[in-house]
Amino acid sequence: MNFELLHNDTQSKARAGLITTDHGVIETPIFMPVGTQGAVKAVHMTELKDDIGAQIILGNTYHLYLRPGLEILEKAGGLHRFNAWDRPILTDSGGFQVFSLAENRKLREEGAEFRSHIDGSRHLFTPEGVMDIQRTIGADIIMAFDECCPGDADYDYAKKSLGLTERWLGRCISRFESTEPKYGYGQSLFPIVQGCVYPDLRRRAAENVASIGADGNAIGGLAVGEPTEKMYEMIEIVNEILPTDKPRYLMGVGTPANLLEAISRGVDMFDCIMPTRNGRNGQLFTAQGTINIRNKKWEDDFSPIDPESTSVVDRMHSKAYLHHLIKVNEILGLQVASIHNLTFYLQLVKEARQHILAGDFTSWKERMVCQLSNRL
RNA sequence: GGGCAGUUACCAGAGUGGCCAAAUGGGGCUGACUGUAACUCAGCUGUCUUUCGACUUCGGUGGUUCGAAUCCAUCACUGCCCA
Repeated sequence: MNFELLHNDTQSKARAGLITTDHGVIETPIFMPVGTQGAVKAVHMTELKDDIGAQIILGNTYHLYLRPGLEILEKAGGLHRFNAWDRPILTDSGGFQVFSLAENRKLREEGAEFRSHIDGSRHLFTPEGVMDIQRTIGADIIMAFDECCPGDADYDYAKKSLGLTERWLGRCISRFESTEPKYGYGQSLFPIVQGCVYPDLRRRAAENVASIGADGNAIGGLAVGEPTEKMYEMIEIVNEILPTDKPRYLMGVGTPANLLEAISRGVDMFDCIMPTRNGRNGQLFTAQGTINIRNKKWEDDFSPIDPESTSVVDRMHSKAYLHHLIKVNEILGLQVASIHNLTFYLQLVKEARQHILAGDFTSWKERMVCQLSNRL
């Protein structure tokens, strides 16, 4: 994997770049749709490629390990061949499940013991095991196994948690370096900066991560309950330290405004379930603000879902029709809402990139952030 | 014509003397959702009030009772069965 920095904004830390992988190039800044179980919920690969313009999608180690399981993934020849997505894939390590499934896991030095959310069976995730699983899944970018610390953790907990994440990172790197990709294309390991909302912990974590010299670096443990301003502050602190010549990935973030603010602070890559989940629950993101398409006021609004969108479905279908689909619980409603939101996210980062390259990113960003907070 | 069963909030439907403005579903309205245990979850859904609370309701009318959605009489309507 290679990262080429094309342009640095002069008024902010925003950058435009190009990541090259064996499965193709990724123009940064980029948003990566989440396909936890090897599929972006309610969206087909052809729509992701042709309509939405997704350049890379995510998968999840924890979910794919449970189902379909490693044997099937290996027989399939890796996730790309299994799900027929021939562009880059990034897999999360299961670190977020350490956080989100906290009631079903026990943390130890060795690793995290999970109880499957499916059948309650016990599984031990270790840094070494998680590297092996991600080799078998075969993602282009794989993530270190970390503890995603809650946003409201106290300093002592955050410090201990960071210690564990750092020791686990060392073990991830050892295992990663002593193993080979399985399917004939390269894989890159991204370490993750933790440290909760504490500047000294974030600095220490960023310095440790920076010293590794990985192909790219991630910032985790944000947008997990802390105030948004804290998140921005942490991004600024961490990006002062992370190398400029490698992509920076802010994990699990966020709202459209979050993306623009993080881009202006030097972040290159994002993923978030928000466009898909919120879309399925009736929230649409547009450049003018958010829409709750379930609201009665859209019942007889026959204007296009989003006349400014590049997506076919947005111009083809009216708000009234999508309102109807969502109200009557038609599967097509989930599809259209998901496609709309993902198209908006991809279009947003694409425009951000164009404005960075054109040199007017900051003024555009300010204007956009203002609009995006509207509720329509 | 005769017999039986029924009529409760937007719909379905529980409740058969006080703890009932009335269970539960559905529908409706609103909100939440940030590395996906999520086509999920939460609140509201008689009227007035921010809350406390007050008021009007359980087919109609008239009774019994300290007190009625609940008991009695009667009328209306609906369904099923027999002619």
